[in-house]
Amino acid sequence: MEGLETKWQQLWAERGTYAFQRPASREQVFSIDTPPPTVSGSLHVGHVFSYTHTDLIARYQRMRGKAVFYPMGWDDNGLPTERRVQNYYGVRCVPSVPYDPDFTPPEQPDPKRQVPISRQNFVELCLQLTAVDEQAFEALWRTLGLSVDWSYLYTTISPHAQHNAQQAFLRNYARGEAYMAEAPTLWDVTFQTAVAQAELQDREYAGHYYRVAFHGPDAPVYIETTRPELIPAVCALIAHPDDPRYQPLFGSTVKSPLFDVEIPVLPHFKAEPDKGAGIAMCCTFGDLTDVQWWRELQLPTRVILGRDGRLLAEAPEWLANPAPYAEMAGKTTFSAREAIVQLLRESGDLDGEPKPTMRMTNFFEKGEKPLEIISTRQWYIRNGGRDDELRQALIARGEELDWVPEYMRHRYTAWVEGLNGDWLISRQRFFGVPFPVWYRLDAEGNPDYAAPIMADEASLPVDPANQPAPGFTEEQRGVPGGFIGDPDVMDTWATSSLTPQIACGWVGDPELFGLTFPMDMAPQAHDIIRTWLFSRVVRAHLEHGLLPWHHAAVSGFVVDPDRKKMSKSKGNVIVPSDILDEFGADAVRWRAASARPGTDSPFDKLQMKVGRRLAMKVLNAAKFVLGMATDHAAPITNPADLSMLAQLASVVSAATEAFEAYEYTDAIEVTERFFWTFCDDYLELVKERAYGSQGAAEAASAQAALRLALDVLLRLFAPFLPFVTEEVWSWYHGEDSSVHLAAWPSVAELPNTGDPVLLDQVGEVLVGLRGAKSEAKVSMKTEITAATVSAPADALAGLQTVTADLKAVGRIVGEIEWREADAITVAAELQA
RNA sequence: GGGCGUGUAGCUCAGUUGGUUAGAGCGCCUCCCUUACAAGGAGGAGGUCAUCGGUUCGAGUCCGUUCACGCCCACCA
Repeated sequence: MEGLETKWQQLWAERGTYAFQRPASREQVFSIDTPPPTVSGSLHVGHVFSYTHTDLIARYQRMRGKAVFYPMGWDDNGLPTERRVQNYYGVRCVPSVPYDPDFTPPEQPDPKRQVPISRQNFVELCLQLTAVDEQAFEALWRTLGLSVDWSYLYTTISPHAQHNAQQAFLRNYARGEAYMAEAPTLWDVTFQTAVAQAELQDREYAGHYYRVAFHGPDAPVYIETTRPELIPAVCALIAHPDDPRYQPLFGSTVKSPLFDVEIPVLPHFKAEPDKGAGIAMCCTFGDLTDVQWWRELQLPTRVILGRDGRLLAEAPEWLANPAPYAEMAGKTTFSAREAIVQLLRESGDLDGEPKPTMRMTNFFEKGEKPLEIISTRQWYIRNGGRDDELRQALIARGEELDWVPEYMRHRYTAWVEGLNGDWLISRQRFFGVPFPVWYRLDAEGNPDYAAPIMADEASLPVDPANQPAPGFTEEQRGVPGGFIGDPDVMDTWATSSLTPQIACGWVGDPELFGLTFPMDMAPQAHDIIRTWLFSRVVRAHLEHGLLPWHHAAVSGFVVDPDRKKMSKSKGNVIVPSDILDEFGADAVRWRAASARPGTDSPFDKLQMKVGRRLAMKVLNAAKFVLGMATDHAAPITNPADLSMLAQLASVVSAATEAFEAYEYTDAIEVTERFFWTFCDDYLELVKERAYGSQGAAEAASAQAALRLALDVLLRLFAPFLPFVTEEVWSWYHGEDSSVHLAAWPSVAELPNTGDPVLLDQVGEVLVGLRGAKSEAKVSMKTEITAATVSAPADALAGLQTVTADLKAVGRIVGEIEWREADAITVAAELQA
């Protein structure tokens, strides 16, 4: 088995075995929207499993005669790549730094002192590093035997992908589906970028409740807050309209502690009487409820937090008493909190001691500090989050889609129903697709955001940082009366939401697009339904009025033996190349195939061994079958042969039915079960006859049946064990033949006159014969001097037709005595 | 708090529309170098089908309850 991966991946590449040949019509194509892995990360066993699942379907469809469009993509665009480049080279992007064509990164990257470099230098390093990563990824996929057509490889940062992303964006804008807005936005202070709802993660975060007095006309009003540093930003106190404790205060004002700002006390149903003090301080902005209050109660905007997560250096003008602010100015929220708590203590406005609490807070999934809410100008795409008609239309798309497994549909619906805003696609980062947008500068040099200049579709892809706006020259950049380019890039999802369009040639290849879009199948893991799956539905719905594919196939995760998610920090990650080296690709694929769609699967290295044994068994069984000179046209007449082939026919039906339902697990299960019985019982039973012990005609029947069964089995196994089946196939088919291009087996190839039950009954007799020897602890070669087989009348008749085979396999030297009974049992006397 | 899923042998999992004695592989025990295969083969032990209740002649399977676990979402003063 050694070396099969190397040999065949090379031959397949040379022969173009998996090349997509464009057929005449869409019906002849099966197209797959392969998930483009993030190349800045590393591939783990979960990837290996889920990509294998896709490949199983691809190979099955190819054998069914479909032209399979199975491209690979690399997601090399966006923040993960930036982070990796920063760490790998010890650099950071500072857009104001000029381009240095001769820049070389430091030899020893110092994470504490990252070298500031220009945006262009930074992007070049990103491209350089991703190219290296992508080679390693491709090598792994080839070793695993993915039947990808590598000539259709795409990357999400390529000019082609940028063209798609910009073109789709321009069209969204033209139809009013993309828009720019200044609005409170979830903001990561570490990366200094806006973050979308889909990228949020809840995490526990330690904090304290502080009970703080606001000064009412008669008595203090106590609120409880976990974020006292935001007191300068308070614009209202809010209680529930039905709360009798606060009803008398509605409409009046209180003064904030330390700063003496007049704060209105207002009612709103969203306030919860049993939470904290029952009255909340609303500031701009502490959390998403604040945003809702601010919007619905039309409160003033009082911003004190900068984009870097620090309090603004200048004291805000609305503070009646600005003096205490000096203690907080310019500090991080954490330090500002310490400072103000000290001040509140001194002024007597802190009631009692802070109470420790663990609270759930929104984090950027890749970030380490809690998200802030900061008002910024951003680009959005409508996704139904603020528009019920669109929301209903997208929910209907989810209903229209075929889900494997079916219940994953609910996750989609729940996510769309829970959206609370449009899709924020702009990021204040560098390595991504730029917005094809410029802004005019007025006479004072202020940008006119109300009337952006959009690029012409014919000019795509463009980079407004390097190319002037239409109708302007580069000299007019940044000068009054001139223009500036939009500084932001699109989030990765804004590009990867278009993978069907990018892969299928929406831009530049209308013929391919017509043949492959909408695609047949979208494979992905279940964690990504809310992000990638949903965003592709949004884009295809808006652009084409269609679903981007017909089937969504959802894989589970590979989890560690304790059913915990594998993660680097736990040190329980299995390196895919290690298990591929140790057990071989076929064995790993076999294990992957036994993980059902949508179901998490615990990783157990021992199970790979079983897959390896199966692959080895295929080789050995084939060696035996092909070792005999076979007359292919010989009539198959022996009842045992016909019984075996009748069983195989039902295996073919079952496996086909399973694959049609994307249930590859059932297909391998039924095939494998048959194969082991085939080897252990049938093959042993007919061995001597096949060698000629019962004459030429009987031998020919066995040999023809063996050859036919092998040929069908190889094709049934081919999607699962592509290397070993191809190896065996090559032993007796022509040089140019590939099992992977052979026709999927059909029942019509097999004789239908056999009694499938006979072989099972033979199996029971064999167990009896072997059991007798096993119990006596003697070799299977030991002769049986006298045997009695008891069986029901109908079984007896069948068994008697294979008496010669039974005698041969059991080494029965005398005659078999047949007796009628309720069940099949065997009694045997062994040679002393 | 809402939703989805899962609970069958020590482990990983099958179990069709309810129908004799609940299956497979791994692991374990015993044995066997047998001419396709010792990186193999044969045989064996091992289960109150999470709980309680209901429907039925009959329930692992259908209905309800409870418990446990996992995931998604919401909340987060």
